[in-house]
Order: sequence, then structure tokens, then C-alpha cells
Amino acid sequence: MAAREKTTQIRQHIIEATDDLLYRKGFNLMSFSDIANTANVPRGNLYYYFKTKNEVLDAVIKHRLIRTSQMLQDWDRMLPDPLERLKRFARIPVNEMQNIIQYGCPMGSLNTELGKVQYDLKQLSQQQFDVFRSWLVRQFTQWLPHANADALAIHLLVRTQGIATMAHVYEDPQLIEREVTSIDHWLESLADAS
Amino acid sequence: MAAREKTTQIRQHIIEATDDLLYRKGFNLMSFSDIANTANVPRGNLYYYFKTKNEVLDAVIKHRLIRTSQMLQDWDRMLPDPLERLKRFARIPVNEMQNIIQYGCPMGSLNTELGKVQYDLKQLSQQQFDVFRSWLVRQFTQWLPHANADALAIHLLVRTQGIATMAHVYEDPQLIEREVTSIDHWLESLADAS
DNA sequence: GTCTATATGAAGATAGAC
DNA sequence: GTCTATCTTCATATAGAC
Repeated sequence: MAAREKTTQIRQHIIEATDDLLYRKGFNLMSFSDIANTANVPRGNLYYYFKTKNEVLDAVIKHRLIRTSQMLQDWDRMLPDPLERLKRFARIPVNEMQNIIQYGCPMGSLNTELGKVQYDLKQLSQQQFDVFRSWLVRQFTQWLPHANADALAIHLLVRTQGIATMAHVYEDPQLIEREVTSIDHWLESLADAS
Repeated sequence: MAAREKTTQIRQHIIEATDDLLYRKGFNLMSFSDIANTANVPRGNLYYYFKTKNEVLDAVIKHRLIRTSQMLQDWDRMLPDPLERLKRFARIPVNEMQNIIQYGCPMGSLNTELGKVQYDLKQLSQQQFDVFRSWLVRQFTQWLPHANADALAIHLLVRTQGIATMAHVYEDPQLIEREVTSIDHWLESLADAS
């Protein structure tokens, strides 16, 4: 294997290990040493791949953007009906139940943390939401051409973020089940109304 | 003024200054020096009033609990109708618009931050939610005796938390207006259904 | 490319002079 | 009660030997 290729591979390995660490610890409590330990890379060596902690964050978010886009493309392929796709989105908190209860939403918690003081970094975390938002808008537009697709997309994001926050507060799986079911009913009521 | 009394007064002043600082910076990025500067107390002196940073947090949360309880008591006195009280609650994001957009919800963002690693401190922040939750349950019980008051209370908390998170992500005042109006409609639909 | 040693600064916290 | 000096720890980051 070429040396260049190996560097890229290790870099990728660090990014994936940090992705999880970032979620579990948050950005400010995640130290450079933590990253090195988690990725099994000698601490000093890490600086060869990333010069600053912000640079790691940047790489992790870009990685998340790609992963999310791929997931949504898969859904587009697997699910022909926009309503089914939207329901699939709403079920994320159910599928990620244990993580949500322990750590909240990976996107929401990061944005909330960075948004207070690190305004420059917050803009990065906002991009994560943009991917979902524009995908949701496309689904609503396709499904209900005369509705305000962006308002509906934001409403879905509001409710899923609220679920993540409150499920984390009370560590309550049933809260997630109940609220996701309620979203399903809301989506079906939109179908009936049109 | 007695010395004892003065101590209490300065302590209270520190707590109130820290309350705001905690909201704007978050717990982990708020240093002991920050607290001292914001409260205009010499840094070394601060340790006379609070031995650790966690102790300050504890005092600030207790202070918030009292303030919230008083506010809810005021609402109980001012607004005779439970529905009006619930609408008043739902309007908090509108009244606190500028703060929410810049810093998110003071309760939600604190819980999200502490919940990841500082599990012991998270329990403190959970208490803030308990005050609202039990008050909301009382309002729903009084208004709709045969409904699942706790599920309705949680639903309201979910939606207000979601609003705060997403309004902070996109720094969007209109999002708040729209979503709060939507909550109002939901509350009115509950009245019609019963 | 890999790793060690270390510079530098800021944090939380304490001791003790006044 | 008030304030200064300082201890310790841990963070980011760099220089440079191998």
C-alpha cells in the first residue's frame, strides 16, 4: 500500500473514532488526548494528521454530512412513497433510543453546545441540519405540492429535536414511542386534509 | 447591617450574576474567574462564598427553582383559566425570543451539556423541568379531568424544547412565532375534542 | 512518518498574610 | 471577612530526535 494511501486511511480511522467520542463527551470536554486514546494513535502523532482540535471537528462534521446524505439517498431508493420516507425519518429517535436517552441528539446537542460561545464552529454544526431540512422539503413538496413544505419540514425537525431533548432529560423510552406515534398521526392527518 | 446579613447578600448577588453567565457560556466554559469578574468579586474571595464550582451551580439551580415556582404562582393568581395558563406557558419562547435565538433554552441547554458526562450534576438540572412538568400536569388535570395529563404535559415540553433548539440552530424568530401559534391551535383542538 | 520531550497557558483549588 | 500568592493538574500545541 502506498504511504499516501495509508495516511488517508489512518485519518479516516481517527475521524470515525472521534465522531462517536464527540457525541458521547461533547466538544469542550473531548480533549486531544481523548481523541488519541480512542483512535489508538500516539498523542503527539495525532498532530501530524490534524493541527488543531477545530480541524478534527471540521473533518468529523464533513464525514457526518456524507454519511447522512448517503442514508437519505438509500431511503429515496428503498422507499418510493414520500409519506413512508417521512415516517422513516420520524422513527430515527425510536431506532436510536438508547443513544438518545444517554446523550441526546448528536446534531442538536453539538449545536446547542457550540452555539453559545463558539459561534464560528456553530456554523459547521448547522450544516448537519441543512441536509435533513432540504431533504424533508423535497419530500413534502413531492407529496403535498400546495403546502408550505419548509414550514412542515421545520415542524418535523422541531418535534424530533424536542423528543431527543426531553427523552434525554427524563431518560424515558416510552416518551419516545408516544411522541413518535403522535408524529405519525399528524402526518396521516395531513394526507386526509389534502 | 449585620455581617452575617451582608454575606448572604453578596452570596445572593453572586448567584444572580452567575445565573446569567451560566446561560450565556454554559457550565464547562464558565470559569471561576468568569464568575468572579461578572459578579465583581475578587477571584480569591469567591472561594469564601463557594468552595467549588459545583457548589455555585447547585446554588444557581436552587435559585432558579424558586424563581420559577414564584412565576407559576403568579400565573395561577393572574389567570383563572387553565387553558389561559397553558397558553401563557407556550408563549415563553416568544417573550424570550432574543435569548432563545442566541443561547437556546436555559434549562434544556444546561441539561444537554451536563447529561453527557457529568451525570451527578444532570440530576440537578432535571429538577428545573420537574417544576414545570408538575405544574403543567395540574393545569391539564384541572382542565381535562379525563385526559392523560402527564402525556399532554410532556408533549408541551417536547414542543417548546424543540422550538428552542431549532430557533437557536437557525436563529429564526419567525420559526418561534409559527410554532407557538401551532401549539395554540393544538390546545384549542383539545378543548373542542372534549 | 513516528514518537518523545517539553513549552506554555489556564483551569480549579488552597494556604495563609492582612 | 478580604485578598494575594501559589500549588497542582491538565489542556493545547510545538520542536525536534529518531
